[in-house]
Formats: sequence, structure tokens, C-alpha cells
Amino acid sequence: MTKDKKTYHHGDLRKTLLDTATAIIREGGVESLSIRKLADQVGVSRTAPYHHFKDKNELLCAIAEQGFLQQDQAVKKIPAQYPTLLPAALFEQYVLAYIRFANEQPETYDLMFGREIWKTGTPTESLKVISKSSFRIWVEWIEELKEKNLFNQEEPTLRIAQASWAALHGLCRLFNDGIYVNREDLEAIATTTVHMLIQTSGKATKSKEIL
Amino acid sequence: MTKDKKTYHHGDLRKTLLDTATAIIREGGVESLSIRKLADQVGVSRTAPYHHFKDKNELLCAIAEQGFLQQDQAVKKIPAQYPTLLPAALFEQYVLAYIRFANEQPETYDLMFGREIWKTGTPTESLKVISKSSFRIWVEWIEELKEKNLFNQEEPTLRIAQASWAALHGLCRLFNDGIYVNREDLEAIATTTVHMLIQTSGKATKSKEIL
DNA sequence: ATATTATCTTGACGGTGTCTAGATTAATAA
DNA sequence: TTATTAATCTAGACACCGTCAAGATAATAT
Repeated sequence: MTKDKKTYHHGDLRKTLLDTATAIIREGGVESLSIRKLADQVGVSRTAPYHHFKDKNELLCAIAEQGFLQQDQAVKKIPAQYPTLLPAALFEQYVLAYIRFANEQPETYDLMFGREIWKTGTPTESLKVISKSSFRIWVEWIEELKEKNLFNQEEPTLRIAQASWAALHGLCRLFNDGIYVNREDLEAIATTTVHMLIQTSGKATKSKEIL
Repeated sequence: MTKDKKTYHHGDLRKTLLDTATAIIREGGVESLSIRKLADQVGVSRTAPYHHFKDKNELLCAIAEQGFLQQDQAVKKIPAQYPTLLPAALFEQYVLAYIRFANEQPETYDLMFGREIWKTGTPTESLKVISKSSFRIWVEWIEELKEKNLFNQEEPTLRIAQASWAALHGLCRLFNDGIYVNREDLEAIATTTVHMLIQTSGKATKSKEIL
């Protein structure tokens, strides 16, 4: 029991639960979060959380939502931060910003895109909305960069966005799970990915047009 | 209880457990597998499995191992299957073969690269070996294709392998979790990914034009 | 035949999510 | 203000889970 004042009504339990749960997950991953321990840590009975979240699933979705918002915010700053950068270098900054979030909060990231929510559980409507709008930001960037000839004009923007985003996502997951790659190589591999994804030269478009 | 003959000793419990567990996971994912239900389904007491696998974790690792072997086998056939294909098209076949496995056995794939084993649990030594050798196959392919100018010569092979593999992996996870993409678009997005990853300019295009 | 070892069983412990019914208090309507 | 309603919290119970310990049984080695 963390709380001293033992009022019957907590006052702002919903927010407290969300914050504490977020902290628990950030430290030990989804698996380390149990409603019972959470309730105990907050100083409330085991079933109290169910008056603020229908499910454990709903709690997780709410936490994931916060993650999306946080990432969006961190990543939206990029254009203003690097106003002079050329398209290719700007794209690299986008990628790095994205990856850095996943690297700094791996457990939150895993929750945001993990099985627990999207496969085992059922994502909340509001989470779906937020995650989609988060992806849309990415699509819009790709759109802009495509106009600046960074990507093949013949390829549909959505496809490019999906493919490039999947590439990023794959990187993040590998780093987070520690498969096939070392954490120190993060930025290097990210840079390689960027180089592979973008159109390498003006010639490229040209020779394709010939085709 | 599935088994009729009620001998005290099962005979080949280890294999039976492995096969049954694999089937359960293939159908309902890792979450749907419990040692107790598994034991019950096989017709044996709840703790019997512990004489063949130290842990649930060890069972999962053993199943994942089988997955890697199976995927390696399915994917190794490619070169012999398409002997006349040019590098770029061959690479695309590699990619498609890889993705198809993940698409046909999504739950097995998720187990092979999922948190359950690599983050929450502790991967068996033998699983580590097998998964690494599986990745090495990919690296060797990249090496070959790089020699044929499909990738930038200045980029280290390992980096290219990691980056391209991560891109694939990201795609598979997205499809499996159903985030941002529809299943019908699988091959189309995969193709886009291929086009983005390979070198489109200079000598590489040259060899393409020969076609 | 006896001892050893591998295999399997039953019972128990502590953990989980969450449903139900009841207690307490805050908010609201009269 | 008072009475009623609604929100919030608690305790108890249920059905799961992984797995440890101790004992039963059968195959194997001596």
C-alpha cells in the first residue's frame, strides 16, 4: 500500500492506475503487469480497477494509446528541427527518431504493436483510431518525400509507406528482442536501411523511365 | 484422454507432446497452449511433461526449433526451383518464399521470433544455434546477390542482410497481427519492398536491361 | 533376483483474471 | 435539508495456470 490517506474513495484512481501500470510495463514489460499487483501497489482492492477499465485488455489499450501519442509528438518535431536538410537526410532523421523511441521505451513499443493487444486481445476502437492516425503521419511524410523524388514515382504512395514502415518496424522488433543484431549497431543498420529504401540517384528514376 | 491403451509408461511421450503442442499452437497461438491441457489431451497427468521438458519454455523452444528447420527446408529449395531467373527475380522469390511460410503458419512464426521465447523466456542454446544458422543462410544469399550487383557494393554484407531481413520480418509481423495492412495485399507489398531494397541504378539496372 | 533408473501420478502452493454480492460514500433530485 | 440514486470500492469465490515434492510403477542394468 503506497497511499497513506485511507479515504474509501481514491479520488483519481483511473489516472493513478494508468500511470502506475505504464511505469510497471516500462520497467518489466507486459508480462510483469498483473491487475492484482497493480491494485495492491496503488493501495486499493484487487477488483477496484474494474470500475475504471472493463478489462485488463482495456487498460493495456489505454496505455498503448498514450504510447502512440507520445511517439507522434516526439516525431512530429523533426521537420522544424532540421529545416535545411535535404530530403534523403531528412528521411534518415525521421527513421532515427522513430527507432529511438522504440529503443528508449522498448516495452511500451512492444505493447503498442504486440500480440497481446492485436492478436490475443481485441484493440479498442479508440486505439485503432489513434494508431491509424499515427500511421497516416508516416504516409504523409512519404508523400512529401516522394514528390521530391526520393522514391519511385510509379510505386503507389501507400505501398511505399507500408513497405518502409514495415522495414522500420522489423528493425525495432529485432533490437528489442535481441535477435540477429546487437544494440550498438542500431544506428548503423538503420542508416543502411535508409540507404536501401531510398532512390539512390537521379539516374535511377531516369533508367526506370527508359524501362 | 485421447489414448486408449492405458499403459503406465506412454512409450513415446516426448514426441507426442511435441507434435500435439505444435498443433495446438498452430491453431490457437502460444497463449492457447497450457501444459495441463496438453497433458490432458495426450492422456497423461499434468506433471508428466516435466520429465521430458524442464520447462514450458523448453517445450516452446523445441517447437520453435522445428519451425526454423521447416522454414529453412522450404526456402532452400528456391534456387533449384528457379534456375534460370535473374538475380532480382530470384531475390523476389526468396522473399516470397519466406513470407509465405510466415503467412501459412503465422502462429509458429510468431513463436519463433516472439517475446515469449526471446524476451520473457530464455532461448535454449540449441535454439540459438539453429536460429543463427537459419540467418546465415540468408546472409549467404545476400552475399551471392551482392556479387551480382543487386546491392550496393560499399555496404557491408552483414548490414545488408540484417536490414533486408528486418524488412521482411516487419512485413510478416504486420500481416500476422493485422496492423496497417490487409492480408490480400501481402504479395503486392512484398514486391514493393523488394523493389525498394534492391539497387535500381547503375550496373544493377544494366543487368536488368539485359533481360 | 535385486538394485537402479526412468517414467508417471497425486497433492499442494502461490499466482492469475474476473464474476457476484454487498458496503460505503459522493452526487443529485426532491 | 433530506432522500434517493449512482459511483466507487471491498471481500469472497471460481476456474484457470506453472511447477515443486513425494510417492507409485515399470523398464533396465547388474
